[in-house]
Amino acid sequence: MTSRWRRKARRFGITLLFVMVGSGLWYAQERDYRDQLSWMGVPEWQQLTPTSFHRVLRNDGYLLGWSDVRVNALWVSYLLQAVEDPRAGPRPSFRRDWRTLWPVGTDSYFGSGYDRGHLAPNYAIAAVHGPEAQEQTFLMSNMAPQRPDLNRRLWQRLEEVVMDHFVPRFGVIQVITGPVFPERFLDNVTHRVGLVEVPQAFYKILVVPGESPRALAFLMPQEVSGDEPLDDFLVSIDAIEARTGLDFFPSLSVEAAGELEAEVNTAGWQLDDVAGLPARF
DNA sequence: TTTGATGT
Repeated sequence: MTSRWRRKARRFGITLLFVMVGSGLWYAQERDYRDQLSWMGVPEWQQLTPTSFHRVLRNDGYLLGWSDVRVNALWVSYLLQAVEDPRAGPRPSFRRDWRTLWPVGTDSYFGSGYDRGHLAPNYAIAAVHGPEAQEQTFLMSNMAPQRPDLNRRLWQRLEEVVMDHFVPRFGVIQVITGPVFPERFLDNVTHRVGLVEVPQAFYKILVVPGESPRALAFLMPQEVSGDEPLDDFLVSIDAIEARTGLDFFPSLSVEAAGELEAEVNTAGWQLDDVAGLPARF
């Protein structure tokens, strides 16, 4: 080998080493961030299909799994802790998120009959994680087309109960929430607001972390009156996994996952006290 | 004590 080739090989080797060390450090740091923002790992796809594939966008206060096929978040994940004086600043403006690549503008839902519904909620994120995180809940990547009666009434009641009742009672709640789409992608492929596919329903999973964690999960369709009792919409986590193709809490052992995810277990949540509280708007 | 968003 000539010395010129040796030099080239050495330069390539050094570059490769830098790339490996660099990406290793990036990965370790990214995993660290994700661990801080999620209990038992971020959701993963059960099988690699175009409709369950997503990439993780990291925000202050919450993580988001973005699907370029649905042009939707498939999940958002955030931790809520009890705070002494929960308070949110004024509502920021909606903002374009350039990381989505797809052009989803703040006016993309205009005249569609659908609200820009938050997945990671404004109030709870603001109260727990502060003003920067609050602003980031207004990124269009965190929105899904939601019928007004769901967004402003039933869903609002659920979010209020989480922040005002469950978080103070249990201290910490891990929340995973997201949209649900029809089983067959082709059935819904043109059902869109702009480029954004319109979900059929929305899920919200609540977990109290700990030695023996407890979980509660809801699945709410678009068409509701808004005054229904919240416990009409209880489902198991397994049911949501079946509908979404996602695997929630992948770091849980098989036995622990079975106990937590297979059945609806409302013990300890005192749902009767809160299921019928009225909507704010 | 305002935590939901639209359209004028």
